[in-house]
Amino acid sequence: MKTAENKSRALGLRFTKTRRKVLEILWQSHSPLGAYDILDRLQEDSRRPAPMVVYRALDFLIEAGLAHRLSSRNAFIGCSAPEGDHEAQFLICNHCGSAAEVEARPIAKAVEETAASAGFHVHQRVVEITGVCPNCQS
Amino acid sequence: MKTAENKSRALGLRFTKTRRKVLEILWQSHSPLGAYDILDRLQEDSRRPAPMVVYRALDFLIEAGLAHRLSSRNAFIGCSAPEGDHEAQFLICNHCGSAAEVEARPIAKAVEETAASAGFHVHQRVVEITGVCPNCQS
DNA sequence: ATATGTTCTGTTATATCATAACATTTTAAT
DNA sequence: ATTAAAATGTTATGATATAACAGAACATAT
Ligand SMILES: [Zn+2]
Ligand SMILES: [Zn+2]
Ligand SMILES: [Zn+2]
Ligand SMILES: [Zn+2]
Repeated sequence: MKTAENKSRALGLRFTKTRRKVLEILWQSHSPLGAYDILDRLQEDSRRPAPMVVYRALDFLIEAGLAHRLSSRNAFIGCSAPEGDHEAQFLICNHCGSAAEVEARPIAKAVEETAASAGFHVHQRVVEITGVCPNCQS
Repeated sequence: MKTAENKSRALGLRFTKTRRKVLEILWQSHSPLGAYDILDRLQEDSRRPAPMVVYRALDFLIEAGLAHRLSSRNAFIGCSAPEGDHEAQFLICNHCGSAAEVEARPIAKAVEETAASAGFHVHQRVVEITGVCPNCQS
């Protein structure tokens, strides 16, 4: 949470109450949450905010590298290693819904090299692997 | 298109008019299309079908390996190498909207190894790289 | 302290993407 | 002809995401 404040300040932005609360909700969840799930949990504190409120907070958190979007699920997850920059990939379990954030250098490297050899200038990388996690294989 | 008929038959399914038309639309487009874009183009032939029609056709085409979904765009694209099985990745240009399907063995390999070392049993892989394509860099 | 520009919030409305459910038709095999 | 599976048609609804604009909170510069 200290990291969050620092990263916000580094961007010249503020780590406000809503943003903090959304990040807490993401970090407390064991699996990715949809924007409207987050809304539901915000509601417990106050009157249910409009969707914009959550989407704006999420935009900020993602921008600051404090959360990630899982495109294949239309869901969001708190970053598990927010210190410093990183290029994360996700292992998403179809059975229990959990999503493990990994930082696999070989994947990142292969992606860079593939893009480079195609003359493609990379902005963002989406690497989401779905399947069954170790816990759910018994 | 011959490939499409064969793959359909191999699944014990039919390559019907709507499915064929949707695949034609995808293959004719130079960039990924949203489901409702496809609907718009179907309309030119007949009365505008309900969204279900397109989603059902897309489900079929994806199942048969004739088209792919781009999760990060909520869009769909015709497969550029539908013969045989393959594990594709995408280079999606933020400038012109084009999406190049590549089959990069090193990425596929790194993904397999990462999953294996995490004890994760893979079902699907989503690898979508966004940025600027060679054509748009001048 | 106050004027100023920027960031952030509140709110209403709307756009976009996707599926549920059920009745009907087509097809292929017996 | 009968039957079961596959495919379609249709209506309605659910789920996800953004536009647009007014106002409040905050920083900082005079
Ligand atoms: Zn992260
Ligand atoms: Zn699991
Ligand atoms: Zn393909
Ligand atoms: Zn381009």
